[in-house]
Amino acid sequence: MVAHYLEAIYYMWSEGEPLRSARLADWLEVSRPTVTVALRRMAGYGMVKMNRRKEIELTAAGRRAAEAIVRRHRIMERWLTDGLGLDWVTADEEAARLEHAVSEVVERRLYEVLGRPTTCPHGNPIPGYSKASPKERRLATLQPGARASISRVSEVAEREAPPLLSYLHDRGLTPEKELTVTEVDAVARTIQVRAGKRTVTLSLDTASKLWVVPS
Amino acid sequence: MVAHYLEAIYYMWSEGEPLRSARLADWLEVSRPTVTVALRRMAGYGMVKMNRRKEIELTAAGRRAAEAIVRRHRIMERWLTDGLGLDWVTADEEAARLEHAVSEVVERRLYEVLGRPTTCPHGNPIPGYSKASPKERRLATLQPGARASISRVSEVAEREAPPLLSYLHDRGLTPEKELTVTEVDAVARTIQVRAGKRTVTLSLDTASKLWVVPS
DNA sequence: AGGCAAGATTAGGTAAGTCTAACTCTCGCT
DNA sequence: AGCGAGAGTTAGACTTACCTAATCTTGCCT
Repeated sequence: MVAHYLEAIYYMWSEGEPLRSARLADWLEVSRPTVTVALRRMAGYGMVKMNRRKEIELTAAGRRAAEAIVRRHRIMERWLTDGLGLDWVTADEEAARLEHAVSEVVERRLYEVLGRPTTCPHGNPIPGYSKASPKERRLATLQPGARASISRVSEVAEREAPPLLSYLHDRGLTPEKELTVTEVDAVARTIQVRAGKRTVTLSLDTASKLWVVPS
Repeated sequence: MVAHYLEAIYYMWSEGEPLRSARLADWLEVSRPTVTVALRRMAGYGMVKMNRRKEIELTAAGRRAAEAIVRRHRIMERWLTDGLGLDWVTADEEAARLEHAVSEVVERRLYEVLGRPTTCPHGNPIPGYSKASPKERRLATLQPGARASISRVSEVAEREAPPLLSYLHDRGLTPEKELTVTEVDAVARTIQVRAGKRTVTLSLDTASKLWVVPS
């Protein structure tokens, strides 16, 4: 499904890494030949193009289509959590199916009824209604003593480790939360932060999935 | 798609007519060989069976699956009209897509949040939560002078003539409404009813899509 | 410069779901 | 009894979306 591929490309592209088709195959849990064929088809539809280094790029039309899907995903997530009271993990799973069934009409009405939210429950911006702050950086890059507020949990985290979402949620590491880096262990590759009364230790790997705005 | 076929079979079966595959092809706007092949596949899955007169019947498993889809359709319709303020026709179209993306978890939560509705906006019962009244009959069968209250607009009407939904809605012919039959013209095959201050003339054909409970 | 590993593609296969064209089957009439 | 209409099926083809196995390409490291 074209929409599926566009969405994955959008998420991976948001991370800023160069996008090769093998990565896309891993993300979508599909064989590499399948991706090759799909990309050829999508290139025919004018949704993507590939540069000579075989890196995948969205065309303007492709970006627009991808944004529409991600926007619907994030608006649905808001509804599922705020309106229906589902937890983060379930909401993400459900939204992944619903996003493809939601039309522009429903998207617009729901957006209004929800009070024009600007981000999904994990803080990721809803395309068209807000953008990530340029001051944002990965928690893993902070030094001991640094203070910052959590801005969002990367979409990559949800894909790679769904339990991480509930882990963070349960420990109060939610968007807007203020935290202080108390310790960075370069050998064990961990980082310790204090948020409110709680102290949590994360691997640097995990901490690179958390975006913060220094304060 | 199996779900699509099950849903259509459920609706047509609800009308009480014997169900042949040519009718199903008409309903789904698909060729007859396509239906033959699909039914064979579905019989393999144990969802339907055919008697020697080639009439289609749902198995217990098929009925359960069909009811789940119809239930989701009608709950979504309620949300789309009551929650988002969409009109009947749009809500039906949107629900037709959403019903396949809704899981049991979301269905349950939404049902609670909506206050446990028993019918869709057109009055059709939500499987598992209510049943059509046994006293119900088609408006076309009433005699002049008869009084009744509208119970529901058949699902067949939505399929065959979507404009009929808005027509009825605009004229106040909505579920619960009381009406009196003022005239039946057997030659022109029309029926005239008064609902509140308004008088509306319908063809008998149309009137057979409206179910009422005599009072 | 050579070679290996990772990435990409080709080749060939499966399954669902659709089509048209051409056939057969089965009733209900006359 | 026979015929025709409508219903249903067979045959053969197409598209999308996936797979495995095998091959080709490329970039980097010694």
